[in-house]
Amino acid sequence: MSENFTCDCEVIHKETVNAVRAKMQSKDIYLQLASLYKMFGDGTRIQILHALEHGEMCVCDLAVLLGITKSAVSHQLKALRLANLVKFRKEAQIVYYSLADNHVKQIIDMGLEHISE
Amino acid sequence: MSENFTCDCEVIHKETVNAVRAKMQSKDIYLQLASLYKMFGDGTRIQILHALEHGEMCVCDLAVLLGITKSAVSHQLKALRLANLVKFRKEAQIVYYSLADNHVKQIIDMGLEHISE
DNA sequence: CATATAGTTGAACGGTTGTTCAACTATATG
DNA sequence: CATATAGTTGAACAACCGTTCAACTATATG
Repeated sequence: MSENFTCDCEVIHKETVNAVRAKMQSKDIYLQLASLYKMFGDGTRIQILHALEHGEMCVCDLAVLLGITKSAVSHQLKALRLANLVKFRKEAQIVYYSLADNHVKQIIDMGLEHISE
Repeated sequence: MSENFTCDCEVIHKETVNAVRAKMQSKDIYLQLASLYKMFGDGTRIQILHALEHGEMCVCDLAVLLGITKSAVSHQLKALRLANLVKFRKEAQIVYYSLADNHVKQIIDMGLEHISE
């Protein structure tokens, strides 16, 4: 992830490299993309996201559904909140979480389609 | 990720939990999904995948393009191979890598769309 | 057959990450 | 106001992960 263009070998296909380089995004964009997909790259988080596709749920519901502690769920929900993938509303002492937008569903569905081949 | 259904709290919305549980996939499916997205969850790997969208490249080309060692590229390509996201062909001592199918492009494009909002 | 280059591999290292635990806040209720 | 429940938080720990390094294989060339 360094900014220089040297490495431990000669350039083999200079034109290919230059052509592709012209079409690449900035390093920052790739880091943002990686951060986004990192959220889907954990069994617990992707279960939470898929569960929330079917309606809003509170932390306890998710803990029961996944068979893990409230604390573990809360930590992962915080990560998902920071990534803008879930939103929440508070009603008395209960916090209801739901998906932030329908990109989440699209991304999960695309993944399901991929692994079913 | 355990198989039991107990946790450290009472069930608050039993009907919601049961309804969502009926729509959930198996644990194994979520682990497969997570493994897939883990491949996109690293800055180097997603750069490799995005680069290969624009044509096949050899290990040296990718190393020059990203400014990292052949070894680092090769290790990541191995992970991408095991995940069936890239394929390769060998010509003399040069190995050309390319995307295994167009799901990769679809997934990256969806991510780019998401972060541009 | 010696040398150079493309690529792979495994071990090692440090940095990251997910869960647990205990302590905490906030709200409701008797 | 004491107690119970929902949820959050930070520290700690173990497991995982990405890069580097050195050694290796394979192919081409003089």
